[in-house]
Amino acid sequence: MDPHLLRTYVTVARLASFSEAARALGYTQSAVSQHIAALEQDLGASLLTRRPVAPTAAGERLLEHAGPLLLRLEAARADVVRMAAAPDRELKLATTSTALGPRVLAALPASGVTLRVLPRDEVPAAVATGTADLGLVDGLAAPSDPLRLPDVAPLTTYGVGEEPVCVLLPDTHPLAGRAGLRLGDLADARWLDAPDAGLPLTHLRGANGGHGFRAALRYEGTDVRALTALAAAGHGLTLLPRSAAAGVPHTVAVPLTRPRVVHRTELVCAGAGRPRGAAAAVAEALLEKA
Amino acid sequence: MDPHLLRTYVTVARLASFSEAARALGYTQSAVSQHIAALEQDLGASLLTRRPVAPTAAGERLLEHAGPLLLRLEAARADVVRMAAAPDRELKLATTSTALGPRVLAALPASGVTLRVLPRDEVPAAVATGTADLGLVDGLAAPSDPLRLPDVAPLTTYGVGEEPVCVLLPDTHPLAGRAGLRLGDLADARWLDAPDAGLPLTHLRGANGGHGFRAALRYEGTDVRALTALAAAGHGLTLLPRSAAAGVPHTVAVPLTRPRVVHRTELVCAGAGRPRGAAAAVAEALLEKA
DNA sequence: ACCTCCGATAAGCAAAACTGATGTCGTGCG
DNA sequence: CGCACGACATCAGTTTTGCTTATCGGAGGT
Repeated sequence: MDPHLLRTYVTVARLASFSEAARALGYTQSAVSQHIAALEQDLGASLLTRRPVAPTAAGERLLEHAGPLLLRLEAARADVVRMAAAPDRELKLATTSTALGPRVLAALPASGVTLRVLPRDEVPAAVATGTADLGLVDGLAAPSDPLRLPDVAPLTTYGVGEEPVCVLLPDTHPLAGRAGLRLGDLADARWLDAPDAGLPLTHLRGANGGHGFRAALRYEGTDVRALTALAAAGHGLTLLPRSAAAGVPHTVAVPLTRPRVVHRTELVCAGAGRPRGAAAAVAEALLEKA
Repeated sequence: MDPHLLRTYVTVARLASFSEAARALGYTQSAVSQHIAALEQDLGASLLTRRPVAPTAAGERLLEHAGPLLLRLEAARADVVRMAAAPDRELKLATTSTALGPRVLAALPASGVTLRVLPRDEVPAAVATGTADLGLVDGLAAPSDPLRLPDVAPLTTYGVGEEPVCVLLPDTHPLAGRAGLRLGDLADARWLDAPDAGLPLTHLRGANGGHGFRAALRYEGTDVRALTALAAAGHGLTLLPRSAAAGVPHTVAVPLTRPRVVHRTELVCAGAGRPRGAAAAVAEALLEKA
């Protein structure tokens, strides 16, 4: 189970072609064929159907393992290399779009920061692999409960703030006048599904026993402004932290009263303990306000 | 970062000797030396001090990654191989000692089961690597909240039951007459630390903000009877699910009223979806009672 | 039926990996 | 003080692995 073989396997599965995968990886088609054969022999199971090239049941299973595995491997390498390398002056910060609240913005230094907005589950991966020095993730949680993050590698998280959660309604909406809303009452409403920008709909559905919260419109992207515009135009409801939901034209932000959840933002650092170098100062600034 | 190199690295670190590691792995000392050199060159950092052989800071970091990494690798292999192999008749069940409550016992078939009691975090690993077909883990959680398990591999968990949590007190204890107890009132009491048998003390300390819950006596082992005997003899308090705490001679089991946590038991299955073969029937029996 | 595309297979070659022998350095003991 | 031994590093030689080029075989389209 050489990682190289694993890597070729996933690219073959992704591209559904031996020759394409060979081109993508800089191998010959022959090498790729041998890689797959070696894997199949090693595991004693057929992994791919040929013509058309598609993963078998066992192959599907292997795919589920391979991604995290390769990610962890890269994370391990990055983490050790980072220890040896000199602490950086520049800081790369990976964040989800809605985690970028006023508190975070206030804590950023005047210069020397590169900011990158990523989908929710790519932030931990970016920190782990060293693509970013620090990460910010947000999500829904019970008050003072930690967020549930995919553990791609040994990461440390610190809470940097909690905010009420609001439902963003167009101001013409029948419920716009309410002082507070229960989530259960909104299960059958039209919702926006914006896995990378807002708060993921799947969480809500899970909290509701797997029912309701059907997506009326799906937005793929990380731009909160696009999301609020869609909500304002009546394409569906969305959940946002209060700071992001307040003051959007033609909308009303109504706090969520039940269940008792908050929008929580967490700082993600690589490895154990506080970060070093330029990251340390920013982390410090974020945490002292918490 | 060949897994082979990683494997030799962890054994060298564990045995604190190149030659010993060579013997353990069936290599020559020369090969081991070259392995370590290759790793250090690849990562561009020194990983071990020689004479005495001990991990450097970077090496420590690598060790943290290497364990889970190799575990996941083994899990991936086991999982795929399991798909190909015929479903087993015999069932191997891994469990924590306190997860083995009356409900679980009632669901077990009359024959064909091998039961193995393991420390808490080794159960998911056993299921992932195929050492066990099914696992049972327990722990403290908010009512109807899932347990937080180390994700060694894609595992599926199902809740199989929740019970009140009790403090086990010797019947001579001043608080023995109480109808209920708050955890906060017990922070400064003498506690038993039994990470593998009872419910881990570290969880309690975490819930209490990192303070209190100092261990008076530490018990290493998985035998609940030993634990209750220690508690009865006044060596310290311990937390147990009600069914395990009830009826222990010379003790009183007082329910925990604050915080509102329950003892939750979960079934751990490998991969996605329900298990197959002999495991399916047992899983079915456990889940229908839930 | 033929051509074409794609994956499997065979042979050859270069690089990697392991072994055995030897070198070097620290340590403990005479 | 020096000598011998234990432990890791290094070197040279051989085996093994892994990749490439070349060729084969079958499925699908024309």
